[in-house]
Parts: sequence; structure tokens; C-alpha cells
Amino acid sequence: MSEEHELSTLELALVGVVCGWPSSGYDLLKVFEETPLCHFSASPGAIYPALRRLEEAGLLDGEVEEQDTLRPRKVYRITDQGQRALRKHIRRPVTREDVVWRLDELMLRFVFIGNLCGGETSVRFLRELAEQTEGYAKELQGQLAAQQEQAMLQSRLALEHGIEQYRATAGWARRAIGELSAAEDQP
Amino acid sequence: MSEEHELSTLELALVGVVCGWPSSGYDLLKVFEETPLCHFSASPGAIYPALRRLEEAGLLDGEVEEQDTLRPRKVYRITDQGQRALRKHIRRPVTREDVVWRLDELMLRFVFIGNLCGGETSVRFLRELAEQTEGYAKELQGQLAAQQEQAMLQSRLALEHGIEQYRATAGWARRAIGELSAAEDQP
DNA sequence: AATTTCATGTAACCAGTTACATGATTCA
DNA sequence: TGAATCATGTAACTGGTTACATGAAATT
Repeated sequence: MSEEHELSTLELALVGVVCGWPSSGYDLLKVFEETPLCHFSASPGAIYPALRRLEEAGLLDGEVEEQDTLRPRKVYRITDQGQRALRKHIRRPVTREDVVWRLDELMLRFVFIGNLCGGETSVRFLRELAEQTEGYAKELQGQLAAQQEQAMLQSRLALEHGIEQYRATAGWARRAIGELSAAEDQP
Repeated sequence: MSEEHELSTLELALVGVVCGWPSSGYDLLKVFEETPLCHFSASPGAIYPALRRLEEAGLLDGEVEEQDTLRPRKVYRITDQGQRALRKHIRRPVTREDVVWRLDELMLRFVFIGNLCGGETSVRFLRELAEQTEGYAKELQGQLAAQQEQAMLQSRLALEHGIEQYRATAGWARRAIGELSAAEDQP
């Protein structure tokens, strides 16, 4: 019975925001336009169908606020099933594929973990993230060493950019672990 | 007459690689699997239709090597029109939208600029990239300052991650300018 | 003889983009 | 009165993903 319905990045963002506070499609559009969530774009043509999908999948529950006014807002709330799916999704282990292909989704997950889970979960997530990004940076360094001189200067530089990006993420994650731990000690 | 045909990231990668050396669809698949270009994924279901589109648009020219053998390879070469389109595409100014939405495509462009254009073009590209990423990092810092204390710790941290990513790219670009200039002075 | 690799592709599906459509309400 | 904003959505298109299909050649 418990549907699996893999969440796309957009769907994750929608479910995560709605979990924080019930919202209409229009509210969500504004959130995506005006907050750092703008990194996850979203046009009406993407949001409204996604909300409907999520409702059909039973993760959200939309209710029309029809207080006679002729401007109906359809407000979505998260369901129990939606909460379970969200929790499950954000707590999945951080994989190599996640860091290579979905780094921004990982950041989304981190924010929602902060809203929904305890401090240890956040720290575990960051530790996995640091490990995976460090590991991948090393992989890229291996590729760099392998091509040595034979490659064009600019390919080498581009590869170095990648390495530095992943190292930056790893460094950030280590520091974030420190900040979270400090915040837990004296809240 | 001169078609505009906007290049998708995948198409840019294909045209750019084929510009370097004529390749079959299978060759390209292998390149995407085995080199750092793997960041731009690519399944046969994406590559073969894309090659056909590019041929129809006149940017590539596919020729079947049919030396009687019953294992025909269709080798694509870049056309003059393709060269023009590629050059034009990679030399476009670096915009804010590029750094926000298409950073990896920018890296592709940088590599192809190295193959096709002179050193000043590379340096100009990197300078624009540094400016745009620094500018965007400042934007994000403004958002960070604006939310101040009222936001969750983890949202703040996620935003800081973004800032650091863009700063890392800007720093890399500045250093790359130095390396390119040094390489030009004594080649 | 069996497996892997070379080499081409197609078909069904899915989700996101762009652009459009609708109409009430509020503000200048 | 006219413009902007609130609020919902649809339709056509596009391109990428997954999975499948085919079969020869090379390797074990």
C-alpha cells in the first residue's frame, strides 16, 4: 500500500516547504521567486501539475478555502504519508551519485533535515556528505594525475575547478558540523 | 538562412568534441563514460537523437564508413556552419543566468574556448566569469544579511555553502587567468 | 561455446519550459 | 480607468531517461 513515488527535486522542495507551513500553489511560486529556493526554479506550468501529482500520490492534501469569496485559494497540507515519505527521502544515505548529480538537492535535504530531524541526523548527513565529496575530489585528482601533460591546459584547469568545488563543499560540511555541535551544546 | 538552433548543453558537448576529432555516436558515448565529460551524462537514447538533430540543423555531417564491412560506423564531422555556431555559442558573454543555472556548461565552454580561440578570449571569459560569480556571491550575502537571526540555522548554513561555492569558482578563475598569462609568456 | 565489446538505434514515458487563458481585486 | 497583483490552471513542445532490440566481431 505504502506508495513509493520517487520524489523529483521539485517535488521534494514542494513537499518540504508545505511541511513547514500549508501553502497554495501561488504561495509556493512566490517562495521560489523570492527566497534562496529560487535555485530550484519553478514555473506555474511545473508547480501546479506537480502539486496535483503529489495530491494524487497521497503526499499532500489540497483544500479549497471557499469562504464564499470568488477568489478560491487551494491550500495544500502535508499528509501523514507525505511526512513519512519526506522523512524517508531526506534521510537516505548520501551517495556518490548524489554528490555528482544532485548537489543542490542535497542542500535542500539538509535544510529539511534541520526542520524535521534531530541534531545527530544532521551531523550524520554532513559527515556522509564530507566523506563523499572528499572521495570524489580524490577521484578527480586521480584523473588529473592520469592525464598529466598530454592534456590541454584548459581541460586541466577545468578539472581543477571541479576538484576545488568538491573540496569547498567538504570543507563547508566539516565546519557546519562544528557549528551544529556548538549550537547543540548551548541552545 | 544562417540557422539559430540554440545548443543544449549536451549538443554543445557533442559539437565541441566532434570539432576536435571526427567521431561516431559510439565514440562519443565512450568519451562521456570515461573522461571528465562524464559530468554531462549521456545515454544512447540521448546521443543518437541529438546527433541526428545536429545533422538536420547542418552543424554536423555524418558519413557512413561502409568499406564493405558489415559493421558500419557513422562518423560525424563538424561543418563550417557548425564551427560558426560553436564559436558563437562559446564566446557569448557570461551572464548571471549562466553562473546560476549553467555553471557546468560554462566549464565546457571554457575548454572549447581553449581549443578554438586565442588566449585573450580565454582570459576575457575568465574575467567575466570571476565578475559574475563574485557578484552573485555578494547577492547571496545580501540575502544572508537580510534574514539575519530569524532564519533557521541550517538554512543559513546552506546559503553559506552557496556563497562559498561561488567564491571558490571566482578564486579559481582569478588563478586560472594567472596561469594562462604565464603560459602565454613562455610557451 | 559463451561472453563481452562494437555499434547502431527505437519506443514509451515523464517532467519541465514557454506561452497562453481566465477573471477577480486592489492600487494609482 | 487602467495597470498590477492575486490566483488558478492548460496546451504544445522539447529533450532526457530507461529499457529494449539487433546483430556482428573479438575475446576467453
